[in-house]
Amino acid sequence: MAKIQPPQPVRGTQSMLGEEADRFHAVVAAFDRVRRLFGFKRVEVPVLEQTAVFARSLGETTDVVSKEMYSFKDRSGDSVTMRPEFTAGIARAYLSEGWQQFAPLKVATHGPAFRYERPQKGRFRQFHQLDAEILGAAEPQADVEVLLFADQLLKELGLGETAVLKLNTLGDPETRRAWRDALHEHFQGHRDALSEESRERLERNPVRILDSKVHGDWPVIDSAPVIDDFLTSEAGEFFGAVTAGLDSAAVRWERAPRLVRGLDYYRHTAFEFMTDTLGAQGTVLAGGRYDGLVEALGGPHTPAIGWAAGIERLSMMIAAPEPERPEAVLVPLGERAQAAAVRLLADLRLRGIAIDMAYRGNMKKRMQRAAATGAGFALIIGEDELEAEAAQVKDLKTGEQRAVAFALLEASIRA
RNA sequence: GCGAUCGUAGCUCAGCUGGUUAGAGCAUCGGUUUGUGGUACCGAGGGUCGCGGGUUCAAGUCCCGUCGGUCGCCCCA
Repeated sequence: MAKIQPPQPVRGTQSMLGEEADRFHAVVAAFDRVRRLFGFKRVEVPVLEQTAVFARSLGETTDVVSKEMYSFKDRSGDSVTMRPEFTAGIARAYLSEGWQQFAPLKVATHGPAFRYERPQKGRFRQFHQLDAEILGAAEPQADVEVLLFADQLLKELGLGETAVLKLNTLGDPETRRAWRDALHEHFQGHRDALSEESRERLERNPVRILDSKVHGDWPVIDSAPVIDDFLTSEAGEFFGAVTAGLDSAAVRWERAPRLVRGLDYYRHTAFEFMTDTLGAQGTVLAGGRYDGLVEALGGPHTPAIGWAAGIERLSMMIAAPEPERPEAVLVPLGERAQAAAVRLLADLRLRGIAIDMAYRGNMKKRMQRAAATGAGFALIIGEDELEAEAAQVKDLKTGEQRAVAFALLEASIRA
């Protein structure tokens, strides 16, 4: 009979156990803690959306939409997509779920997202993001709020030094248009010096040339016009208010004049927290103001700002968290003790004690297992202990052991 | 989508220029100690050498393909 092959995981997906899972959870727990401090409401949005939600909001020509989405027709023939990011789905919910009445609305969520990419360090096909958004707020205070949230989160994760905030402004539409035209003119003039990719970007989106990683492009990029010369007074004031907010909250930041966003609906503030510890994946948290997105989905003009962070990337950067361990492990010996142990376990767990049971092997094995969990105490119960209604409680660190009446176990573990 | 590199037990790896029954450590299970762990010793189980083809008297070892991991390009979280 042919033995069947055990299935392989889908490429770019992960299963986590032990330290990896602990790290992941530590990031999510910190996020949820800080989220509450900042008053961002917990929301849940679907993994599946109509394909149009992402196609319209991200732009049909972006890499994400044109070649990285997990899209398929469901059984009724509708084209649906597994979210490649959170913002579009939240914007959709803002429109379709009546969330507009709560504007300005501060929301946060986390979960899996999907992109069909070549996996590598810090890059997966199913990856997980933290996400924070403020919808319906045009004020620079919202930008500051969202940035302070990100900054405090990273500090609580112990990444205050390793992740650096790079900040830029893309100005308002008027600014952007003028700057874009100037860039086009500049790059057109140096066309021959540009790489092939950059020449392709020239007509479609000259702003993106600033992103180029081709070293040969850099001299031309360095001499390109800077946005500051094109900022309208409103846009300049807006950016000034954001940086002033950051400064008064003592958040360290660096101006990154070449930091841009490809999509047209981005306005004003754009930022990334960067690191050099993750190889090619330097961005650990990124976001910006997307005042044009809700309109692109057919809604009313709605200023908004938000960010997303990669949970896996943060997990890889933080110090290893303390592993979870039970407070005690029950070691029953013999059938009668086994039966009594189940009752004791249930009782202690109801009282909030984290306790496990070692039920396999001889006593030596059971003690080994108890010690291996990292528990503080082993509670030994055999025939003698049943008679006396008192367990032998062994402190696994000091090796000291004494009899403790069943009724007093909780107190002795807590002590 | 492109490039590089790797793929031997559950895990980490060793197997020299192709040559008899493929090894180690850790882990697992059992024992020395049938009621006491974190040490030591003894023993056991566990491998289609990723998969498929080819070269050869002979392939884990060479060649081709394929799948997967890793790293980079691209893109991004």
